[in-house]
Amino acid sequence: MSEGTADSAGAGRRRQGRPRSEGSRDAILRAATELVVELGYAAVSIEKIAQRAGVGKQTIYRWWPSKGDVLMDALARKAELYIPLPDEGGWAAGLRRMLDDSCALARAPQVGELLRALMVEAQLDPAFGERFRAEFLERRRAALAVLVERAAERGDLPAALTAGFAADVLFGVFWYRLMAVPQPFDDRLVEDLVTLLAGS
Amino acid sequence: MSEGTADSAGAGRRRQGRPRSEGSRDAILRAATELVVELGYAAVSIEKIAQRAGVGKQTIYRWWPSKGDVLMDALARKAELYIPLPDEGGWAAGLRRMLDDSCALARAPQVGELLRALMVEAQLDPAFGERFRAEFLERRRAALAVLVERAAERGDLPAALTAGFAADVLFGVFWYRLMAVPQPFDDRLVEDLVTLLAGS
Amino acid sequence: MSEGTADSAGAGRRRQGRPRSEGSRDAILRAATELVVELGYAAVSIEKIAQRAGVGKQTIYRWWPSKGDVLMDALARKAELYIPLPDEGGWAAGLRRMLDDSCALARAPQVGELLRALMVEAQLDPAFGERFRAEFLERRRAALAVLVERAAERGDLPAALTAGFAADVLFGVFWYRLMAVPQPFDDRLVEDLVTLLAGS
Amino acid sequence: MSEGTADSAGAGRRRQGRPRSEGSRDAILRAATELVVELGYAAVSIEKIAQRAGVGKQTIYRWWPSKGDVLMDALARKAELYIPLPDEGGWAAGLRRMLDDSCALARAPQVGELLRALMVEAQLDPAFGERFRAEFLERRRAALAVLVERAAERGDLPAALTAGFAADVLFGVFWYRLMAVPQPFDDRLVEDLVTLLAGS
DNA sequence: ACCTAACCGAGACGGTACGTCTTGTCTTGCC
DNA sequence: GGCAAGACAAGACGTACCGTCTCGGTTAGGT
Repeated sequence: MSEGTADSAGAGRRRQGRPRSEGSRDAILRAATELVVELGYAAVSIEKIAQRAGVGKQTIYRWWPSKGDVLMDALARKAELYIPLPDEGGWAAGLRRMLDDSCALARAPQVGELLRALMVEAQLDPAFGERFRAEFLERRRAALAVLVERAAERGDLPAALTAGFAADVLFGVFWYRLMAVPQPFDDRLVEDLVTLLAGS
Repeated sequence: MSEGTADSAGAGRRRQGRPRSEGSRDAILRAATELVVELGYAAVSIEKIAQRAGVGKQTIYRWWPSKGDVLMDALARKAELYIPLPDEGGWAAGLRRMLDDSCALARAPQVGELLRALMVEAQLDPAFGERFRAEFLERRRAALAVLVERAAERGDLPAALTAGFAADVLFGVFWYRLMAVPQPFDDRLVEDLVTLLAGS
Repeated sequence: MSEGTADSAGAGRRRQGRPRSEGSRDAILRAATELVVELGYAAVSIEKIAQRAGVGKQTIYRWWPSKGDVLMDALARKAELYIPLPDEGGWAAGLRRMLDDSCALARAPQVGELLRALMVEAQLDPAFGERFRAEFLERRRAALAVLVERAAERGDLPAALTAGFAADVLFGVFWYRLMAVPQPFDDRLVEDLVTLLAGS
Repeated sequence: MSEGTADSAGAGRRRQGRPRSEGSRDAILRAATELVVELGYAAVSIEKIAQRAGVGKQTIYRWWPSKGDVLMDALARKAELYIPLPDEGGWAAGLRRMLDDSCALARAPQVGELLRALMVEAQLDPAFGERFRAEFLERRRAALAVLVERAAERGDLPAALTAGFAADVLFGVFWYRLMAVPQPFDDRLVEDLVTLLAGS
């Protein structure tokens, strides 16, 4: 996620001068995560992140274009965001697998707070919103689309269920639970959604 | 919405002193709405609202506990938030009616921006979040619950559809479209949701 | 002092309507004095005076043109500002009498604070400064001038001592002690000044 | 004056970070002086100083503890506050020299306004009052005390004139003229005071 | 016994300034 | 050239007062 910030030199000229400090990078991501969880996103400022990380503000501005991007990197550290897509044998099974993974993510210790912060920042900063959509939201929609496609090839899919609409329902419920009506991401929710989207 | 902020006197003794200026109230709500639409919520400050409304800052702080509450009142002015529940004759028809109303709301000129701002503020300010849930989100969930109950009495409802889960799906898709994947609230969406929740 | 505020009808038409409340007037002057002494002049506001006096702000604005004028009235209540000029028999004796009176004034419980406040306000508000000069400072200069004149007629006066310069010295020392180098107004000071201005 | 505010590092370790901007410092002192003269002290606010100087408010609050301290530094820029004490040969001559210097100071273009503002602020803010006394008033009293001491050694002094009382008279008249009865600081005043304090 | 006028308390109004906080940029010396 | 430190211009925060205004209610003299 966010390769752009790392500027990984590639085949071009060798970079000169002191190399980037990985220690500072880790301290920044850890501090950002802690602050979001402890104080809530509203109270997180670049200034406080720098202070807690024992880092100059410039070091943050040098490597991340915005506060949201710091958090997106922090999330990548906390949770494996790669979405595996093993063929589970059927639409219902694959769907359940994906839902279980998503719920596990949302239940992980600090991840829920980070996700809410990211969605908020996406509303406040349209440029970051674009990056968040492309690097997080759309990847998950694409993964679901693969499952839908496989199911369609097998004839396994309930009629009239497009990949886009399935994603709207699945992720809509996910984010709504996260932001609007704080309720647990439990097995009951998974079963209800599987029943709804995969037929009785 | 938010009666508490205005004329809490009610049946008690007559209020003393100069009465509240309705002109200022209107100017504040109009200015807040315009600024959210023009500049985005991140750039809206109490200071700018006061300046554009031609009002002292204290007049805002006197009547609303936070920026979010100003917007909630502004939304109440823009859109009739009362949710009518005529008996349309069946679960599918009632559901379609409610979806049409919600989509019309989201499509209204400045309302989408206001709703996104309110949800953002609910994340940033937990105290406001409580008020937003109680005065907006839960009212809509309750309205849907009435529909579900009527349908259940008629035996009109697909098995295993609780009121809570139906609300999660319906409003989840609604907010996800609003915040995550800006797509139009068109008839296709309504039909897909009716099909999903009311059976084939 | 400040007859203008009382507007004592004079020969004109009889005043109609509810008469001025002497109770409010007293409460305002008392509150103003207390606040100056307790909190210092910097912390005295019309708002606080009104609140402590249990009076509407308008009642203050109706009768006094500025905060300074309230204090000038309050001073008139605390201390008899009329300057008696009995003929004491000689320049030195008259001078000593006037100095004793002035020192007694400055030592009176709350008067020193009030005087400092008045001089400050005279600097901050030029219009009040004019009134303060005319109604307080110049009256005392005029009183001293009478003494000087009497002494001159008797040939009692040290050469080259004009009334104006004598006033500059006498009142200059008085105010300098009050504002610049807080030292007691004791007999030593009186004797030093008499010696200086009346010869050995 | 007020070294403490600026470069307290002295012989210690080198200071880190971006160094203080001398340009901003100068702009602030100039703006403060202009505003006092143009609008009067009552209308001078930190906000207006910052705006006219083209400076952030924080830059003022970082380096000066109060508005009065800004003005004290501004005065130090306008007028050489060092008090030279050449031995002029006698008490009368030294006294006249000091009086001439003081009158020249009071007559300098913007200095009178600054001095009045400083004395006002000393009354309004006791903490600043202490600083003003120590760094301005007492220095001048001490300088006069040196003159008195020299004269006493020579037997040049009129009997019964202590340094303290001489200062009360000299500076008392000075400040009284400045604040109470706006009259010019002319040669007549100097001669009168020399005659009074140095005998016929 | 009304009527009219002026006063009174309360408190909302449009403003301005307070002193603090954060933003994103900049400028040092050290590494 | 990265980095910690920290100053910089800008501007919002929520509070306190300013002087004005607008209510309901009170208290007199004039009729």
